[in-house]
Amino acid sequence: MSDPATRNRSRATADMVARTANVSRVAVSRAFNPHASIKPEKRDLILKVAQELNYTPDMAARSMVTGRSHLVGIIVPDVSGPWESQELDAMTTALQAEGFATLLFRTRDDLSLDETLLTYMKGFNPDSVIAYAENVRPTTLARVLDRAVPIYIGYPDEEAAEAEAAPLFDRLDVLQREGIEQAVALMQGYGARRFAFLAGKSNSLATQSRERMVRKVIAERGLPPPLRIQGDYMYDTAYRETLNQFRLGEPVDAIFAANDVGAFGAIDALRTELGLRVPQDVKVVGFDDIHQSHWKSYSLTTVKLDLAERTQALLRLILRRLKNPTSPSLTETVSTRLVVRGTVG
Amino acid sequence: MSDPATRNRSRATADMVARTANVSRVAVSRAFNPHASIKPEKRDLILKVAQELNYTPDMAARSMVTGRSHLVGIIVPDVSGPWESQELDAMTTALQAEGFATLLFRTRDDLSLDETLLTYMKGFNPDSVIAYAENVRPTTLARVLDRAVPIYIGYPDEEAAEAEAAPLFDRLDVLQREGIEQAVALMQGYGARRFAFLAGKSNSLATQSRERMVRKVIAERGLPPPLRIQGDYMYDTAYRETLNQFRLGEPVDAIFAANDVGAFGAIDALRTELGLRVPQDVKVVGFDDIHQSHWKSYSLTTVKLDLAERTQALLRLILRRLKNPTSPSLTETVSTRLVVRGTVG
DNA sequence: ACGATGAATGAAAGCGTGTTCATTCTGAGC
DNA sequence: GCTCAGAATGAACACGCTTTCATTCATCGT
Repeated sequence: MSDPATRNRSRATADMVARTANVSRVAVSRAFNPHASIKPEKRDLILKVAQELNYTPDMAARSMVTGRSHLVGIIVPDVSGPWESQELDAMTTALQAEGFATLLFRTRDDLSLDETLLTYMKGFNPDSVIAYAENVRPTTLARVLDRAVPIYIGYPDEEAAEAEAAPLFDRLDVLQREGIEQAVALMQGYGARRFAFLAGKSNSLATQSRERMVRKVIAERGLPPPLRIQGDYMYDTAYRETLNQFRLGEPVDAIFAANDVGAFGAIDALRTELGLRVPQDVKVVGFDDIHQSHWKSYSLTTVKLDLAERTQALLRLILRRLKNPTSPSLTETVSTRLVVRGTVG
Repeated sequence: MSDPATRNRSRATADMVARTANVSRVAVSRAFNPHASIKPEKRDLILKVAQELNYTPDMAARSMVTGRSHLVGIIVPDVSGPWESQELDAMTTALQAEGFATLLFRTRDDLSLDETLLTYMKGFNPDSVIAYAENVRPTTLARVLDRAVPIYIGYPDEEAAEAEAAPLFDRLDVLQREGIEQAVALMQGYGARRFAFLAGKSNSLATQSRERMVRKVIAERGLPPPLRIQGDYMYDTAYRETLNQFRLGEPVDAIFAANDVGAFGAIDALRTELGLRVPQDVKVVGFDDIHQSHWKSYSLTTVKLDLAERTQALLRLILRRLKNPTSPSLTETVSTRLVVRGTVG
């Protein structure tokens, strides 16, 4: 219909549709608003003309008057990470189904979130913001984003500073205890006594929370406190540091990794370079249950964060907050559980 | 400074800043526009007041008058896929550095791109759109997005329909031949004679393009035409279908996978279930060179798509097009090359 | 057949910005 | 001390849309 030559360079506006269809511009607006009162035949005519003219309401203009941008900001430390991308995928799919578009931002590799970025994002007026405790201090989040839209993914066992800030936003709290208890119990049941915790980036709140809980559970079961291998969530570092631990430090018979990818690095170091067998010589457990964890080369036993459960909880928070902007802060809680595969016994 | 109680529910506007700083609203606008002419001390005052009031220019309003949304739409078939997420990560990082925000959309699992989605995205007025040949027919793309913003990631050896549509947008063309030639040569050099091509989703243009080139190169080298294993880019399917090929069909001594993840599935099937050795019994090559490909359990020899190269090329296209909206369609070309690891010889 | 009720309609206002454009201010040059 | 160019300033407009609000139209019960 529209060959490149005659093709209009600029978008069609409601005015053009109105003029073409011989209706008022207001009618066009109503035709696109499901709740507006307009004669059905008229709406059909308008929608038909709109389609011919390839017209779509301008979200920017619409956003200005309605106050709804239909944008949800998501701040992620590393989009390419399996866990992050898998959660991003689930959230984007769910948001899209609800009519939202995902506005994606990436933080720096050191996890620090530039305040400028937060301010910049605010300029887009997102209807909601999903931020990880990893990246941003709650006080900063509260100061910059003055609307009560952010959702903070945190951990209820955090220290005071965070607990105090809790009422400032809606939260998704992750209960780590259950999955960790199951994991430690299983490993101990198969004879593990000397544990190591393979940490993520040291300033990551997630890894800190997990480590505290792992230590607590191990202590509760009367086992010696775990050694510590400093990782950064990445495969290469986990591989190297595991090697160091066994060659230069004290070997262990169980490794609890702060994330699955780190566990893969540890497993490969043990098998490939150290000639040790997993699980016979060393038991390994990870955290997240990413798609890759069931790959046959690893078949990782891991503490699962249920993606569907998290996504639904986040969506509930967003929709409830949007429906009632002034309600006090909401909290959803998700649990964790162990998925048993082949790296323990 | 702003405790939750007194905190303003609505965002600060340029008007508020102007009144607080005792300047005109126009001055506020100029203070935030680097090229505007305004007395430096005045600008500093305004920026200071703006920061105190936590003011940021509203991108929606700004977008309406400037015609620049600072949004780049990216349409991805599966955000959670390693390759997709790694490219998304690189692009988002690069775009962010240039002042753009990523507007992320996901297509359905069958790769089909709903036209409604394209129309919806258009409503956000993205300054540019990055779409994969996988998802959208060029004619559809041209019809819906009437501004010359989309960038089409395609393959120059496609059939007429696509070539004809080429002048409609800027393109990033991927030259598959070089990497594929190197791969086939290497495998043949190590004694491979009977090839199988492990395909991706059958309606994926990438897998079709790769398969055509693989067949061509194999024929050129005087080898028998490759068998075909139908996959869908996923690990599980590759695993299962490789098993079927060896148990029910004819075994081969070399597998060329359409993507790395598929190669992993094939490798695991060969080693775990069939008791075959890689590379001694069967040689395997993948496509993409994702981070996971150098993991020791796989150490995959693969045809690399250079992420940095692609990202820079895409960015060049976007910036050039934005600088000159009416210029004829641009094309960037990226090559491929083999990364040799341990799955061939 | 007639008022009453509700649905359908269009004019006008407003959302928060950037950008003319005409005007005023500043300071250099002689 | 005066002229003149260039910088700095603010009033008004435009961007594309939704939403009041007052008005007209259709429908129904009696």
